[in-house]
Amino acid sequence: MLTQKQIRYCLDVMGNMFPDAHCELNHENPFELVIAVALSAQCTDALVNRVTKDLFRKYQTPEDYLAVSLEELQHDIRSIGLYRNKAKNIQKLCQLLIDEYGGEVPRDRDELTKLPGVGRKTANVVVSVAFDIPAIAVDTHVERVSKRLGFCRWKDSVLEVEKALMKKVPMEEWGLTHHRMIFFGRYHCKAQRPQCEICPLLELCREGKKRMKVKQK
DNA sequence: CTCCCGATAT
DNA sequence: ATATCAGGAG
Repeated sequence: MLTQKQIRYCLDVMGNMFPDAHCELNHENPFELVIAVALSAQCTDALVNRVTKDLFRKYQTPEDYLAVSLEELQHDIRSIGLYRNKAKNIQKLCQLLIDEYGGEVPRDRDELTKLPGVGRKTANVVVSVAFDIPAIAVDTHVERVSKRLGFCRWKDSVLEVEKALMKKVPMEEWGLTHHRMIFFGRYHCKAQRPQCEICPLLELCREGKKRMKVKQK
């Protein structure tokens, strides 16, 4: 486990590597962001953007998604994985937004989590990106980077990773930290071929040093 | 824990 | 051929 000071150093380095880290899911309002993040489960954001380009032209309000059949919505997002569940969730979610929230996206993490297809990670993205409320969404990248670098324990659950990060990073930096870790994980500390050879954090990365040793043989 | 699931990189 | 992708629900 790294010290708080070492973690701070790592996050600064990530910030220098990716000074423009931001949300890469295209959206123009909170509603579009909810749809985009719900679609993004187990799927690259590049693919989500490709689908939402036409999707957001055709559907602008919760009512729009409910005006078509489930089959039609499935067809409109069929190039995305898990499209049957996602189409069903989107229609239920839209109905709930109309019935319980006046057609608006709630500005509260726990209320968002009540929406079908919206779990803790998705809700954290929405409050953080759309409403600028401090949160750290732990996705596959944040979890992988946290564990490789030693921001948390290897066996930590996703929720435990989130708690560890919230404890060790000042609240006003949660949003920025989240995006820096995403970019670092997506473009540098990748799942399949991490760039340990050129990594500025190799010296204090337990996983990186282990990997470099194995490569020597 | 399993299932959902197409697109892409390796 | 297999692993992975801004996960969530049962």
